[in-house]
Amino acid sequence: MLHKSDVVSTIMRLISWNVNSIRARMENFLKIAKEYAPDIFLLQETRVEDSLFPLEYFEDLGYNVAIKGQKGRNGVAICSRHMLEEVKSDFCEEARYLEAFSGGIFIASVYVPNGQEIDTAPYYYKLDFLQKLKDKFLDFKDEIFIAGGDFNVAPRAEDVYIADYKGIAASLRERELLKAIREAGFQDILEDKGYTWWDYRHRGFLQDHGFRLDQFYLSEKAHNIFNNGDVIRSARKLERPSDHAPILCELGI
DNA sequence: ATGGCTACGGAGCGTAGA
Repeated sequence: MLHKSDVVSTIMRLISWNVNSIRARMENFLKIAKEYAPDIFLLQETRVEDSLFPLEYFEDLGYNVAIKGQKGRNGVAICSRHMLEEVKSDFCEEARYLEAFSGGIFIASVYVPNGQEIDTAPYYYKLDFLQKLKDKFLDFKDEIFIAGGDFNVAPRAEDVYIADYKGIAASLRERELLKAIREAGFQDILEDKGYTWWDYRHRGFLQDHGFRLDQFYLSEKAHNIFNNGDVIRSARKLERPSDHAPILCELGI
């Protein structure tokens, strides 16, 4: 067991990943877990009810797991090598948000609704979700807090492969709400790391036709110890990939 | 390329994803 006095510095590594079905992605998940061995995984779109979640794989890898799933769609999880405390999932009814305290930091796994089409009911649900999410993050403003997930919004024009695209995930109202989260003091650390999602259709990945939909938002205290971050594009090249790449965040503790 | 893929549920093809 390492003690803080034994080492000059320690790295805490987090990966957030929209897996698009944890059961369909188990083989890829094990590869990423082995290659990167993160302390914490934040997962989205596990697409499985809790009783069918493949817990044993995670426990074999030494992770404690908190899940909020539902049948067939949505579903979020937090996996940590540290104890999971203060687990809460009551932010919304659907399985789209899970928070915990683990390894000395607060973390949240977030799966923002897709919104389907601008000015539809699902779109307004998405806008409402993003609005409420900022208020939720503000509860952690003075903590070491990291929210990772699929925010389903490309924050800026350069986060979409089509320069003038203004459709779903890139509309002004969606972008303004994400901007409000940044302006509330939560930094989007992977702005210059490229796309995180490529459509299965039209062979989007081969042409690098992507969107940057997955993000980490760090409170000021988290950003002060932020060390390094990236998009793990190689995961999109595996057999039977998720349409999202995992994203990585490292803290120097 | 508003059909073109992938996964789900449930046993056909409709729904969702973004």
